[in-house]
Amino acid sequence: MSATDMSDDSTDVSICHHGEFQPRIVDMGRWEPDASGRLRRAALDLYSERGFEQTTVQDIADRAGVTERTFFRYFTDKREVLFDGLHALEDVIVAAVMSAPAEASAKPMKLAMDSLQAATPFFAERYDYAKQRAGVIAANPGLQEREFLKLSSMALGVATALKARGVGDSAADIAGDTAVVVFQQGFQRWIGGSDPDALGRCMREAYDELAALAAQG
Amino acid sequence: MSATDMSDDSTDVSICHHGEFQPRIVDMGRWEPDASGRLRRAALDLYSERGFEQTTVQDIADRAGVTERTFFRYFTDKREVLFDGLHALEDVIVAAVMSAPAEASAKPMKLAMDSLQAATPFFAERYDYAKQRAGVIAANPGLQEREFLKLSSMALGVATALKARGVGDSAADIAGDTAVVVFQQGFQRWIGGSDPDALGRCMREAYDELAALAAQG
DNA sequence: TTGGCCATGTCAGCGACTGACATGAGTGAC
DNA sequence: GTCACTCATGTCAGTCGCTGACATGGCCAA
Repeated sequence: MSATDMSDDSTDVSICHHGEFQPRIVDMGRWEPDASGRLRRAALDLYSERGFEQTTVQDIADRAGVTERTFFRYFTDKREVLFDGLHALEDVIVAAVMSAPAEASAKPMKLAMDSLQAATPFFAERYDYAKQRAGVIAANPGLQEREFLKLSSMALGVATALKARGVGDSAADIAGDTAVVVFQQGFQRWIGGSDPDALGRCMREAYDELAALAAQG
Repeated sequence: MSATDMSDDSTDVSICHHGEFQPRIVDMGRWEPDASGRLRRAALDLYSERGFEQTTVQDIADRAGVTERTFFRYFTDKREVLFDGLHALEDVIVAAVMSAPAEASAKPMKLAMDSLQAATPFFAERYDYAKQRAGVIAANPGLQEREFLKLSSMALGVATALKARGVGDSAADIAGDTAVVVFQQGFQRWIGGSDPDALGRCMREAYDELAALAAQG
């Protein structure tokens, strides 16, 4: 069964679902390319349209023009399809921590915060996508669970990078966790606003507030 | 089918599984009492013995001497059996925030931290249980997800209570999140140590470190 | 006694996820 | 040119988490 043989009703939708690939005349392999990308888009759209729980993996696979089994080859579960891109984000932030000048290690909290700024272009390009995704996640506790797990992985990544720079264990752990709190708070303000380039500023403000609060008692 | 009729091999284990209830001669209702407690114990023990994923809900129900369906009447899912007790914890902390003297609202971060101290007796009584439970959770990402969700619910509870006292929205949100970070860090040190009464001190230390870090940059 | 309450049991079914095996275009070796 | 090998995908059967609908039978109040 080739990608073009498929004749169930949802296939047409799936193949034309994103803008690229109009000239599908020559040079077509056995299967439509970018199956995982199609699955990601199909999943996000269906989660938006009907809700996460009202969407079956079969639905997603149908819209993407693949089988359910293929979905599970790319994503470990139904939630992960919204989150696997975050590995790249974590990598960017951790790289920023590692590549800072040597003297930055003396102020681990500041180092962590500055490294978060490295993530802002990652999001600025995807403002609309980020908003849609955030709406879906906010509507479902199960998806929030997964988000928290990813954030904690980010915190651990930052903490580990700080430790590798010689920062003490407990300072590194706390700085990592605190950075994630700031990221989260800043992100929510950014999503709630309308300026795609404001993420860095939102995080900065959140951090300043946190520092002011911590100084109180 | 009454609780005493059951004759499959795991039933005996389940009925005698916890110390109480030796005199089961008279005064026995239709079913063994405290089904949810038996399920909680059975689940924690099985998760410890075989691991979370290697344990089926059927296993838990068998050991507790009930049916699988009964498990799902008490707990919304297989993870929740380890977490539903945390509602009580959140209530205690939120109550502490609400009942502080009026002038405490001026220093929301300090108020949140002091309220966390109200939770320490909750844990001191259950040190061994808490260690076993923490070990199980640490071994399974799926359980960590649920733990983070509960912690975020705690953060939201603290933030909401602070707002009810007149604290500004963003300060309340950040104080709630930060309090949870401190709770988490303190909890981990407490679990890693050997003094059941040290939780309060561990949290205090974590907070002091956080404040020192935040003051740096 | 009767009748309703309610914790539990029973049963059928859906959907998430997995392991094992089949298929067939693309690709390089000869 | 064809042979063998790869590898993304399809196919199929099965387990387990979880739910709705209905049955059962001690208990308690009228």
